[in-house]
Amino acid sequence: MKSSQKTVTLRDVANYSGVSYQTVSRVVNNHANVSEKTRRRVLKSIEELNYRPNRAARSLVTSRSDTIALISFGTTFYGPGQMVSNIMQNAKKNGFRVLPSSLQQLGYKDVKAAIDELHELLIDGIIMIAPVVTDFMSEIGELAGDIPFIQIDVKAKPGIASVVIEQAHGSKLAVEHLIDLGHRQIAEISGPLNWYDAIMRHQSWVDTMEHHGLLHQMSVEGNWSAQSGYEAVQALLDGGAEFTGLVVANDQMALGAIAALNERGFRIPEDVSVVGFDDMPESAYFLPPLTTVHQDFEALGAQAVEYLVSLIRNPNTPIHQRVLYPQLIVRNSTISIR
Amino acid sequence: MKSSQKTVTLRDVANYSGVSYQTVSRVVNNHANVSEKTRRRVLKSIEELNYRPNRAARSLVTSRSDTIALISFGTTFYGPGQMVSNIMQNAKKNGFRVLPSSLQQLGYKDVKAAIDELHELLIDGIIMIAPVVTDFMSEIGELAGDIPFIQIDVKAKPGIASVVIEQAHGSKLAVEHLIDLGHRQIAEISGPLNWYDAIMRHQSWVDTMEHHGLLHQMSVEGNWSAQSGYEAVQALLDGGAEFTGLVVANDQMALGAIAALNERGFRIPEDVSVVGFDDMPESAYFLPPLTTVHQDFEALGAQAVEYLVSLIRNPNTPIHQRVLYPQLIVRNSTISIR
DNA sequence: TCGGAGTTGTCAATCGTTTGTTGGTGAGCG
DNA sequence: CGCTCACCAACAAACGATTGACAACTCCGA
Repeated sequence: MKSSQKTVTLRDVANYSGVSYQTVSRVVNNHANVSEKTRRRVLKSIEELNYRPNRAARSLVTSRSDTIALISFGTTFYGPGQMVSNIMQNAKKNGFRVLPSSLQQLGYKDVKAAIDELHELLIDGIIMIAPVVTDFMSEIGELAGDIPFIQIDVKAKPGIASVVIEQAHGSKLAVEHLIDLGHRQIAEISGPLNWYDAIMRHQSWVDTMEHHGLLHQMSVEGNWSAQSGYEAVQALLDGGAEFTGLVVANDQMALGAIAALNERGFRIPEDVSVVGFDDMPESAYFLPPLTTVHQDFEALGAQAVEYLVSLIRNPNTPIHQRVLYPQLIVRNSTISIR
Repeated sequence: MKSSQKTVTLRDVANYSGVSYQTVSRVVNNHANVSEKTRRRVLKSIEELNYRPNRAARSLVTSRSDTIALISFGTTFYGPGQMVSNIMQNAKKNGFRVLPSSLQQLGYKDVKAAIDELHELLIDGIIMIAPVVTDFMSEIGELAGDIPFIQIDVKAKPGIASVVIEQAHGSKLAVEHLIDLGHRQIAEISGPLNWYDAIMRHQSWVDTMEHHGLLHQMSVEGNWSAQSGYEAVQALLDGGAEFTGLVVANDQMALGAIAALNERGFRIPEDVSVVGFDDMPESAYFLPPLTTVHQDFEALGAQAVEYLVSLIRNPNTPIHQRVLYPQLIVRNSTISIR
């Protein structure tokens, strides 16, 4: 079976099966008005000639690409990484390819360059994961122009379609869990405070503590990495902080925090109860297994894609926000001190 | 600044700047024989009209797409995930987009469908991460046809370009480290034995043990997850295995293994020395910090892209294998028992 | 003033599709 | 038996670029 290297086109299939090339096109695109007999014959020819439609030619005339773009940032972290992979899967199910463009910087220029490229490629829709605070959020929607556009993981703004997980709620669950267990001195390791998630979790810690009449001085900022969690605990202890409860803005920092606490002679959970955030699969095997806040990234991905697709297929789908709620998973890193 | 929604074409730019559209094309594609003055004028017009070349039209005539495809499998694991992200970065540096197609299954049909699609898209090159043993590896090169193609992370086969990390060497480092520390009873938790990496690490454990005249009965197969590491240790202990050293085929399983060992009353490293594989950033914050084998995924990604790009630009670049070597990182999960 | 090099313009073909309109065939009905 | 209509297939015009051949113009120095 030596397949000729020359590319097979619609016309070749047409000649081979004795119909016009328009008819072949109709068959390929599942148009009506083609008799079953002809259809079968054409399909057979396609098979035999190993015909592959040229997507560039199709895109050229339709101005579509069956592709959605995923502009992302910080995908090496667990959360964003999960979002990416779930979005890919769901897009595929919906018949779209995904073209990721991962930004190293989150400046206006970078975003503009990325979106310009997407225009050139006739991208059908854009999902943007921009978890970091910027001052040009509103301009982004403008850059996208007529390309359907949704944001993920960003404080919902009116006028921009988005799917988010309610971070404040998750943080509240974590803090109140500790309070319920009798803790009064609760420290926090926050994420980098230019990330929306980090800000909201932090603020919610503050609010919840206040609401229960507790002090909220003991907070250190990390950068999501295990190492920064480790260092944050050092900083807390060196600063003289005394606490029996510790909420940490993600599981990886919690891992580092626990390592540091151990090193300083604190037992978990007897001396300090620790709550994480994310519920990575590994967290159940920390020492001790980590109490944490579970985020449903699968649902997030599914919702994002579903929403975007409906925006693509029906441009006057109403713009709104979809909000998902996280859930507390209690394991052994927290204990009652009543 | 109300930008007209109509698409701006080469001709529009030509009219606007008072030159012919060929000249504009020459400018856009950096052709010679365009005076500096004209070039500048055209570039200015492009800027002002916000002209964006239509990639589909360009691809149609050039049969190129400036895009390389990344066929992958199992990207939720640390290793493959790292490869993907490093490849993306390096591709970008080389002026290529990356189109990932993540397979859920690794059957012939799935791979064929994926590669067919890539032909349709006029992809310039393919990098394939297929870490699982299949019986149709040789056919894959055939499927790719004239598209430059390289494999990663696969036992090097003559005739197929590839970039790999020498797994056997890594495993040998791990085992001999334990032997050097005086361990004689060394158990193993392997990866799933239909993965090349897993097979090679396992075989190397067997070989190294044999080479030192040691028994190699104590081995359990995991599936890369922390949970499976946890269960593997249970299985070992329940099976009556007695060991002072444990090599684990990746860090996540090592985490689970350590959790299980703790539960059963074994102290790490006093009672059991544990060595992992991968050197994830978190591993330094395990309890205790994990001795493990570092793989340089960054170099892997860079090499893969560089090699593929040279294959694209110069089709008679010789086909060969590039082999990278892992490195042992000693931390506190291993100790001498002499 | 002429020749030649360097630029720019004209003309045309081509890439492989999609899609609205038109022409042709056969069946159904009166 | 003839007309209408439904259905099918063919015609033709885009879509927006690249690329080559060649003509025309400018500008310079000889």
